[in-house]
Amino acid sequence: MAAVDALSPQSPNRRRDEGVTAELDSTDRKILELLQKDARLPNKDLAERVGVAPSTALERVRSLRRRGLITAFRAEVDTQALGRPLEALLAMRVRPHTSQLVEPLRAFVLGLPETIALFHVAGPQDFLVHVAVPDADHLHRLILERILVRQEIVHLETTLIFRTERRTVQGPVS
Amino acid sequence: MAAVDALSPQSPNRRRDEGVTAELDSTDRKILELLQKDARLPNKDLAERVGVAPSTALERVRSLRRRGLITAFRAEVDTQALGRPLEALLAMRVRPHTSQLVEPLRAFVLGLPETIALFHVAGPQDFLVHVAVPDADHLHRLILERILVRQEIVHLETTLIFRTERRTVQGPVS
DNA sequence: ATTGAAACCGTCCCGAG
DNA sequence: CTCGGGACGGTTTCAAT
Repeated sequence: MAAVDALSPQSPNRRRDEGVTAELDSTDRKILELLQKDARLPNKDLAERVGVAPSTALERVRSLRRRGLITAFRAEVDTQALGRPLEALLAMRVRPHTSQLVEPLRAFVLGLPETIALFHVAGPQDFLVHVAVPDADHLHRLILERILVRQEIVHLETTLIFRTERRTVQGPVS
Repeated sequence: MAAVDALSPQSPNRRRDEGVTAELDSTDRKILELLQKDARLPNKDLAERVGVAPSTALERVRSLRRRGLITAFRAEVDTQALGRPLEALLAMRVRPHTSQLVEPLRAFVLGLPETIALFHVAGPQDFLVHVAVPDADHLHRLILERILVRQEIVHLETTLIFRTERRTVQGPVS
């Protein structure tokens, strides 16, 4: 087994505590990188690839979860293989923009089986809804018959998505 | 390395035009649901919760991977805990919209450490880039000093994200 | 905080229904 | 396709450093 790399020494002066944000050494960063690529990577392999003992790797992962850096382990499903090859973004404006109207709408949108994600945004649009549907006709009916019937939505713009690409998240950017 | 599994023969010669869409029975759907919530759910527990034997559950999951319904198991990291609490969507128009310009730009955007996701969209905007940054100043500099210096980007609109919410993907929508 | 070793337990292959 | 048994191997705990 290889000797442990030179760990970055803890800075003598700790910065202001940024909430749950903790300092990540290079081992933590490698673990995050690897588990983002494969959440089911056996702990033994993980340990080997980051250069620590299995028990240490186990504790590191637990610590990352406790500190909130890892929020979940999830299986990624392909909406195309699921029979919903068409994706779109629905940008909607809600008026009046009060929480009494926004909150029920948020719950409604998240309750739609077509919804993949919901962005609460600033700007002329208030909501951005990411949906996946079987075809254009389904999208059309979804918008007209289930979304636009809600009177609090005063404007809606549909943007078709050709492709979605995701990146693994790196550590704090420079 | 847990890359894509080896090719496997298509066991049942069912309908040919259903694309990769396979028929999902209720067991498959339950498995997808549970593994989206927790990719590390032990196979034994998974089997118990869907009501089959562990060996059966194992084969179901493998089949779901082979058929492309499950594309990956990933750890989800919290960008806020990572020190990048500010998210934004950058909508950019690229002109001329040729693949000779688009492809390098796509590679560039995906290479940025700030990038979380990239949407290739239809409409007046061509790209939608989801980024996470430490603060507004970082975002400002990212846009001015690294993105807008590229001459093929003729327009850019920034939308701040207050909150992102994701849903687990259900089976084929009715 | 990290480690090695041991006990535990889930995974996974296989033969059968 | 499903199931149970059993060998294998990984996970997890713990005392020590």
